[in-house]
Amino acid sequence: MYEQLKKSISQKVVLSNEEFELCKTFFIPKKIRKKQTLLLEGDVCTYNAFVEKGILRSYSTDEKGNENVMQFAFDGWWITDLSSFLTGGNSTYTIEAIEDSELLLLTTTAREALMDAVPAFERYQRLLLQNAYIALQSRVNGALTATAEEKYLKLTASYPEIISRIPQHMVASYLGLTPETLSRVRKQISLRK
Amino acid sequence: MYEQLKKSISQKVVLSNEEFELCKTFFIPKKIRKKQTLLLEGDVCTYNAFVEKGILRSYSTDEKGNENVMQFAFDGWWITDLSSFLTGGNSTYTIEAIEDSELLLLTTTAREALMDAVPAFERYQRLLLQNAYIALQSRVNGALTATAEEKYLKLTASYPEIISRIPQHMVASYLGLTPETLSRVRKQISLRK
DNA sequence: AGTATTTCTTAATCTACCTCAAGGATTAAG
DNA sequence: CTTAATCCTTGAGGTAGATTAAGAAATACT
Repeated sequence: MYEQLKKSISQKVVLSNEEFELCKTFFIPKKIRKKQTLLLEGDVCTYNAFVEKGILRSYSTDEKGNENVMQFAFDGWWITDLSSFLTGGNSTYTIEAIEDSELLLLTTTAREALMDAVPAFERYQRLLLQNAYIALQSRVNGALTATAEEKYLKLTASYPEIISRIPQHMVASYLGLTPETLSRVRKQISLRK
Repeated sequence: MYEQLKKSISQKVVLSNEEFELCKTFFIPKKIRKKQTLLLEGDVCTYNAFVEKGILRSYSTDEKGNENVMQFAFDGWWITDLSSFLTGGNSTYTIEAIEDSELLLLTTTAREALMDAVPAFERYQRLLLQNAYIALQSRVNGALTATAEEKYLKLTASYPEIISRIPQHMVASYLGLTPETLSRVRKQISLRK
């Protein structure tokens, strides 16, 4: 149940077995079924969720009722509404399972306590945030300048699993495209091969 | 020379006068004239720059030679190529002064040393990164879903100084618009008033 | 297996924004 | 004060992607 977590932490920092065993005690395991929500827009996000197995997404909803996907989280990734989680304010995102998933939840207070107990964990979290920030910058750049096809090719080159595990209309939303446009883009690409 | 820095830190963490005096010793003051560059795309970014006075911008350049503005940094803000600064890899952004500016530079090693010497400084940096990440998420959302006019109005509502201190074509680039489109958008807005 | 739900595709039309082109306004420089 | 940069505006025409509408395909449900 904690394999992915161990793998993720080990990729960033060095942790002894004892320290990792200690880490485990701070998490709450939770299973969630496809289409169930972990967080509803407007609620306070009290968890930072690590995905052991499955896929989640976060999305916001605009005035016209369109869902705009902010993030996908595959096995081994974290997902939360960071603003709400850190400040205790209302969330702007809904977090929902795309597949039946197994999560490890870290509450605000457990996170503080864990960072105190295991300093390397704080460093691990800082490194994750740095990487997430750098990746977001690149996404901004793509969102502002790339064509529909460029965005799709760049995304699938980086995360090929997206094609098989995520409904196409959600990928379209993530890229800021309509489902129809993404369908046409894919057709164009396939015709050229 | 360190007023803005003191103000910025005090807004996030509590720091004694002695600690702040200690902090100051880690920075290298630098003046930079309008249009001069602090970092050239492709070089390694060895500084995290705090803007005491003036404005800088960071931008990347695409195949067609278009400059895409990633960030503006006003008085009291930080600017760097985070990826290059943290990993030592080549930078993807150029950093350039929009006005004659006064900077406080923190090298990679000075930053490490400062975080060791003054723990509150590490917390300050973490808080800045968290806020920057949250703001970037909102920018992604806007880039993907907002119209030209919505993007412009949202930006100027958040940072009114942008209108008077930054050339319009750079604002256009930041928003992912052509200068012509931004000019027309502004005209439309003014006609309605 | 059969119905309902969700997902994907295709086509016709429309529109926000881009491109290209040129002139005007402002600021900087000798 | 004069010329050169830089910056901003305006117009005509083009295009990528949105919208609307419909049906096909796949998946889930009982």
